[in-house]
Amino acid sequence: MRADARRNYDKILSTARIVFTERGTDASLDEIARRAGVGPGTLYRHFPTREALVDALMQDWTDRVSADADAAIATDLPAREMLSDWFEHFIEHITLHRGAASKIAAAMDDPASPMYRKCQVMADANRRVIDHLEARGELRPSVDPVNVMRLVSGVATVADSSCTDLDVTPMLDVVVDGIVAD
Amino acid sequence: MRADARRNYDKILSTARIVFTERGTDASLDEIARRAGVGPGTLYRHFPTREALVDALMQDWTDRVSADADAAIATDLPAREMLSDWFEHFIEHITLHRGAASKIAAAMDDPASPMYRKCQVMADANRRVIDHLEARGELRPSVDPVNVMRLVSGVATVADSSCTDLDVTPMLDVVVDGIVAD
DNA sequence: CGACTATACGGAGACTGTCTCCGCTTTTGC
DNA sequence: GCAAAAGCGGAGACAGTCTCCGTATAGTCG
Repeated sequence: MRADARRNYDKILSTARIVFTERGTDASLDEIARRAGVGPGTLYRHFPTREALVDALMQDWTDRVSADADAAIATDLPAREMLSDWFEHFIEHITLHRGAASKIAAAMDDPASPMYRKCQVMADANRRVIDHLEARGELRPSVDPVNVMRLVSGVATVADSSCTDLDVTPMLDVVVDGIVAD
Repeated sequence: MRADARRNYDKILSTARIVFTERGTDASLDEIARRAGVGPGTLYRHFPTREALVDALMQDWTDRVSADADAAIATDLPAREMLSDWFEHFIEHITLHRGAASKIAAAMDDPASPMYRKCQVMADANRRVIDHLEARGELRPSVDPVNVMRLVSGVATVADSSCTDLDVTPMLDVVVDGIVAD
């Protein structure tokens, strides 16, 4: 990749991070291009679709989410606490940009989405937590990690799309109660 | 209201029902106007926003959802079965048009939304089911109906936005396990 | 029935956002 | 330096939203 291309790529990405935070993931792509000081053509060459751009921004998240999962496991807390911690961290990350949570929830079951791979990484992180607790015998029989992932993404989506600053804890409590052993 | 206005209003509504079913709730409003045989101005006079149009279509649903709740209560089934039935029916209704579930989830906590009232009716229906089971002592202590509603809407949103035809049952099972008494 | 008025219609067009195409510029390798 | 390759950017086609206002029509009253 040519040096100027690399520069523009990075500039677009850092601008997108700002604009998506300000206006959510539905912000105008032309505006991002303008504020990054490049033409729309340049933006679309680097990121053919909005999803591709969101996907590129997600790289940071997936790393952090993965780390959070391992950190949660390392705490060695009881199942309830560990899950609550993990779920809350996960939601915090995927709602960083308004509208991102629903895109992630949709991409999770869509292998054609550019975000699919990243979703897999996050799903893996979740699986590690679930498997760990399963091994400790603290979960109900036949808890499906993928399913849990979908459910928690749903909670994130609701919280994200609500105009009020919704507390996710009560919803997560229900989910946690639904998967830990009695 | 003038007779021709009434005619157009109804025509727009029935056309919207078709187009929203075909293309989801993001379909072009001008297309709905065109297919209804009216000018865009006429559509926007009757329904100033997309939400207002979706809201008008929702009238049928709220009635049916309300009836479903009462029907579920009348079955007198055990808590798990009753809740599963009710949740599945509810989701079936609010995912009638692609994109509707997320709009409803968002409107649920937004008194400014034109759909807010309808959401209240559905939330009331849910509250009746929960309260009934609570009275029978089959639920965990302090189950919040509003919270349950949000959670189930989240499940609906995930199912609706997934490109695959996702089965909601496993997710609902977790929710049900999370609210019924051990 | 004909005239009058309030009501409603509809479509042109302003505006915004998406996305492409292609003539021009910059970088890179030699 | 020079040529080729790589990349730029902005004009503009296209689609959707929404408004404004000249025109048409339903309802009303003498």
